[in-house]
Amino acid sequence: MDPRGARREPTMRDVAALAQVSTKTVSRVINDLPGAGAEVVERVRAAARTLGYRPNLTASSLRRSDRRSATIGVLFEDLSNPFDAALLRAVEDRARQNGVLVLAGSSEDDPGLQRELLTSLATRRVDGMVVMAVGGHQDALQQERERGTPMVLVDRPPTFGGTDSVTTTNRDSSREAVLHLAGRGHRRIAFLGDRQTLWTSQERYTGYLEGLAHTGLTLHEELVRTDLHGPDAAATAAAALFDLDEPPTAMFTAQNLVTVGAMRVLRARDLHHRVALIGFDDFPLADMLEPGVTVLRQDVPALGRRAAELIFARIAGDQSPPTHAVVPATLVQRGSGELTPPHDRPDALAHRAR
Amino acid sequence: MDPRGARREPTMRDVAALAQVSTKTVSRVINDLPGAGAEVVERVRAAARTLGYRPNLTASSLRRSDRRSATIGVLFEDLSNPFDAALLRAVEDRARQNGVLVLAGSSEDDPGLQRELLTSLATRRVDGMVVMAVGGHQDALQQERERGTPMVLVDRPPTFGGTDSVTTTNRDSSREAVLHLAGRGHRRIAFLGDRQTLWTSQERYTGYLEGLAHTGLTLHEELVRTDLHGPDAAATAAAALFDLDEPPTAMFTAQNLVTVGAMRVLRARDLHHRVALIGFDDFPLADMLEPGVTVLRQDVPALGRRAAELIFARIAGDQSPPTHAVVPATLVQRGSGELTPPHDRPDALAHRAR
DNA sequence: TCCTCCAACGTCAACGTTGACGTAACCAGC
DNA sequence: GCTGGTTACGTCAACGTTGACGTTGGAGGA
Repeated sequence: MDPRGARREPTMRDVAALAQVSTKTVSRVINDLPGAGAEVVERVRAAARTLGYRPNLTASSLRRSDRRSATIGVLFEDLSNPFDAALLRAVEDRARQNGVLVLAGSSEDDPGLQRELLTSLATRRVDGMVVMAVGGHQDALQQERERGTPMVLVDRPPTFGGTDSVTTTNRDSSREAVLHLAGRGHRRIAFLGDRQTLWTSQERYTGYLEGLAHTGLTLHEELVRTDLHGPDAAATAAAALFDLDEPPTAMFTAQNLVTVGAMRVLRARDLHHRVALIGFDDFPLADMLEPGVTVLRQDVPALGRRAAELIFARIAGDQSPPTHAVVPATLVQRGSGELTPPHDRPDALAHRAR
Repeated sequence: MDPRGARREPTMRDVAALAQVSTKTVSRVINDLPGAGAEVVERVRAAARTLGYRPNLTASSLRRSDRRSATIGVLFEDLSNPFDAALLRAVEDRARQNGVLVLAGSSEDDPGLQRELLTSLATRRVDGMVVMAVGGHQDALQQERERGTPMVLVDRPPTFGGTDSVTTTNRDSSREAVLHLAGRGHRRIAFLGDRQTLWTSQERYTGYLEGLAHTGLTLHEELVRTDLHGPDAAATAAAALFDLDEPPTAMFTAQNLVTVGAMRVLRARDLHHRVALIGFDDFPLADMLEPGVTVLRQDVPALGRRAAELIFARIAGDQSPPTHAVVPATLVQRGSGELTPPHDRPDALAHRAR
């Protein structure tokens, strides 16, 4: 296509030469600054057009006083996870309104990778970062923050001070889910959660406990399974639950992939119309399953928008004390969470006969 | 947190001063170039560590001869679409192996937005771009390409020459789907497709036609609905199909959101166990629906990996003729595509009685 | 008329880094 | 001793752009 190899991008100097002005004047025209006559402006614009000149933001941000790269970093756990993807999109939309582009990376919940990506972003002098912190290891984040990099944590709050965050009502919503199940008569409500190092997992578990406590239910430790990362671990754990002498009549699955794993087991054992299920995080087509899956739906666009707004405020120089925004999740009833326990149903006798 | 406001990032000069060497020597140490004695290397490393020095890639790439920013641009239609998200993740993984970060953007299938994002990327001097071209309008892409920017198109091939692409077996797989349905006895097979300006839509439609032709089926134009963007449009179109005097007994939905819209209608009319369905694009939980949804599954990780490999080869200077890689899709049978038409089933009489 | 002021330019240096090139010291070999 | 080569540095300028600060010419006022 281009036999001469990489063509040199035209620079201000080229434009200046063609328009017969100084580079400074070109700079003024390109940046719409005053100090250039109408005729010169036209001449420079024409020259830029014919040369196909496009400013070099890299050089510009190096020289400018504000040092802005018009780029922010987004560091999530896994960009292919629908939750992360939706969040990224929300941040991106808000960023675009500010003429800012997004450098995106997946930390895979790996502290080493997170640190590496963090320095990669820093090296590119991003104006700020929106980060989903890796569970338990926020040292690298704190160091970055202490260097003065504007930062907002999403989904999980900082374990250190002085940094904004946007999270969901993890605890309250989890409690609500348990109350919802208890209200349908369930006494044996299982908890299946992701890694305990994750703040969200801890919060959701605490909410579960609060829910039990509020309704006077006793905690059966054999009904609690944590540190389930991914659908397979969740499926194994769920299967074990139903091998118990007294299996649960309801489940609260505290993360979307965990919900998926649990559902597979329910289906495999034909329990999906008998055992109640509420999952944290909505997922596509949850309404089209049978029964529809009752979930706590996070307002992902709101989370992303809020995070973006916070980071841009900080970038703009906002020095106010750190904000910890909390976005409410909603209980979406679709059927699975409204199933009643066996003793309320015709087939209850068989179950109690044990 | 930092009352002094934005702290100045330490530069090579700071490190040089502390280590009592020249900046050039610092540069050598930082870049692991020869020409620095063991003792000096240690001194510089120590100075860099105590100052928390991190090189400024922006300045470096400005000055370097190769001009690499170690950043590529990824321009997809909608980063929150699971397909796009999975693709981004695959590209990102490959990029990370090369120490390259990804600037990501959503074009929303809008030519204006695509052009805008394209210049945004160019302005940041990315080393290359992986682009899902907006339907029908590739002028901006071609111009960018002609400037010499390395570029790979994914999902949709270029309408202009000299540019690599990675696509799926859209046509062949679509034909396969139709043959699969026809093989189950279906004669009235509907086609529901996305915007006709999209190359993938056209290809899938052509595959549909080929499938009909191969089995001697006649094309019923009232069974073809195109330009369905999003689930709602698809649902409306699907509903109209079932209001026909002779509704289809099978549907081929040529895009994932279209499949979702069609499924909603099937469910609403309780037809999901009667009307066969094959969708292009797999989606999460397709196996957990009843019946499971038969789909043509694209090998998204392979698509992304291939695209990344191509772009990095070009960036590295590969001058060979353009490659048009085609990654095969697989027919995944889950039930919905294996349903037989009414006259093969007990309830056929009622249907034929019309 | 002269001075002031402002608009419309230009000049210069610097942002942080590295390529090109210079130089001093040292060693091997004759 | 001198040459030639190598190693370990340093100096200088430049990448593309913009902030700080000149310079020029003409309009306007006293």
